[in-house]
Amino acid sequence: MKEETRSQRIRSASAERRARQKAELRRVILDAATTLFEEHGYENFSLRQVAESIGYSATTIYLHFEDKDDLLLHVAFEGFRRFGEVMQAAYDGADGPLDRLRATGRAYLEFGLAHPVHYRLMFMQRGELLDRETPEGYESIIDAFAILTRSLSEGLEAGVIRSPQGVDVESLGALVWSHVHGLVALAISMPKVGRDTARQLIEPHLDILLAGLGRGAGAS
Amino acid sequence: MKEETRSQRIRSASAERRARQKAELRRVILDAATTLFEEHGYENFSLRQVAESIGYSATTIYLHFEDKDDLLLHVAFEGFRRFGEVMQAAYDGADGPLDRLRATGRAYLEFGLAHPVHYRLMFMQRGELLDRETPEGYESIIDAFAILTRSLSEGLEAGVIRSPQGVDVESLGALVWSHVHGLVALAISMPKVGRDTARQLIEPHLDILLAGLGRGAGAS
DNA sequence: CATTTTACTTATTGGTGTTAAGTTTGTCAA
DNA sequence: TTGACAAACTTAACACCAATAAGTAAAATG
Repeated sequence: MKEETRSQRIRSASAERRARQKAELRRVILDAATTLFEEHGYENFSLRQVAESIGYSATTIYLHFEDKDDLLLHVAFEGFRRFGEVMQAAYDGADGPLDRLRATGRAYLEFGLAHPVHYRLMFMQRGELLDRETPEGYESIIDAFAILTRSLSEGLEAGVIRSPQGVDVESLGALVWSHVHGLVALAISMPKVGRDTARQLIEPHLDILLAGLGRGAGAS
Repeated sequence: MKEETRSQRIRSASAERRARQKAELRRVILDAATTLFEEHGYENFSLRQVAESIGYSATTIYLHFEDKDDLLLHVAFEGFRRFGEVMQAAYDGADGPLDRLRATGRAYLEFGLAHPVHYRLMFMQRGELLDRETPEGYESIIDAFAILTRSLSEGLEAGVIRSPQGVDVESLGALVWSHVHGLVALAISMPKVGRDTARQLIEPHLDILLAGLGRGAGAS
């Protein structure tokens, strides 16, 4: 009995340890991938490099991730997690819906400018990756988007912003999102626009957006 | 003398023919590349495929283009040319600065939705390609952008739009550009947004933009 | 102690861009 | 007309890449 119990304990502890080690290696791979991805960018990112940097053969990665896209998806999740934190901080640091929209807008731009490689992966390069499965990683995306829609809902409720006719809150979120996304996307993609121009334009940009939302759009 | 002249004529005609044939092959390569690029997208586009599709070996391409990026650059130029035509048509089909901005905005969206692969290459994927050299292909880009700034200048002159403080016409162009670019970019990159949402949002989007420009932006 | 499972590696396949080294074909002067 | 030369094009090769299959050594299990 006693022996039986002990061996059982050992067995389960051993299984636990192996699971932990497996999860650890997965983390090591993901961290190395994230670093190398940011360093070399999407185009020059390879599984072989990741494997070499952590002292494993390339095929080992396939024991922890389905394929390259799956690994990239989780690199993107890492980005979404950080992104969510930044947005939440911006939200918390401001008062009232309008200021919150403004603050999150600024934070959004700065995140994009500070992490262009990640930003591209998350929002520009492989959007279809996000349709793969729906694991726990999606929470961060939903959270980040929820911060935006929360500000909008608060603004609608308080009456300080008005949605154009026939546009629900979710679409309104997409509208606001697209506004600042355009600026970020151009800044990190088109050298002619660039970071300085984006920083110069963000305030007028937000002015226009908030003014447009404030008055409601009846034209046309 | 007569023989001398004839041989000279033959010689120059021959050289001309060779130059023409060379240019023709270059065109054939470029057309095949453009087609295959649109079919397979950036990621699955290869020189070997292009070569195979026109019955040449892959290395022949290097006799007419510096490298893959150079070929892609000229594929992008093809896109810019078409894009410029579409924009010009939209401009010509409308009267007055405001309607022209609106018309070009709509046309811009529809171009992006109709040619997402090209749009990505031109405005999202490899903007640094445009910094390579400055051949004749740039005219189309400049032209397309000029259509936008022309409408803006006309609007400023007529007093129907006002630029935010400290924003010159060129930056104002970038601002307007970024507005509609954001919508297009999200539509073709993020499945959650999608074409339908973009088409639904474009009018409110333009309303907000034009309303914001119309009143001037004094708020901070 | 034997068997099976786990973690990992090596080998291989079929693809990529790019360069170097041929080969054929047309041009041109003697 | 012929021999040198250049242009157009191909084959071979290199160094990568993602991905799969087959193999190996150690650990876990009964």
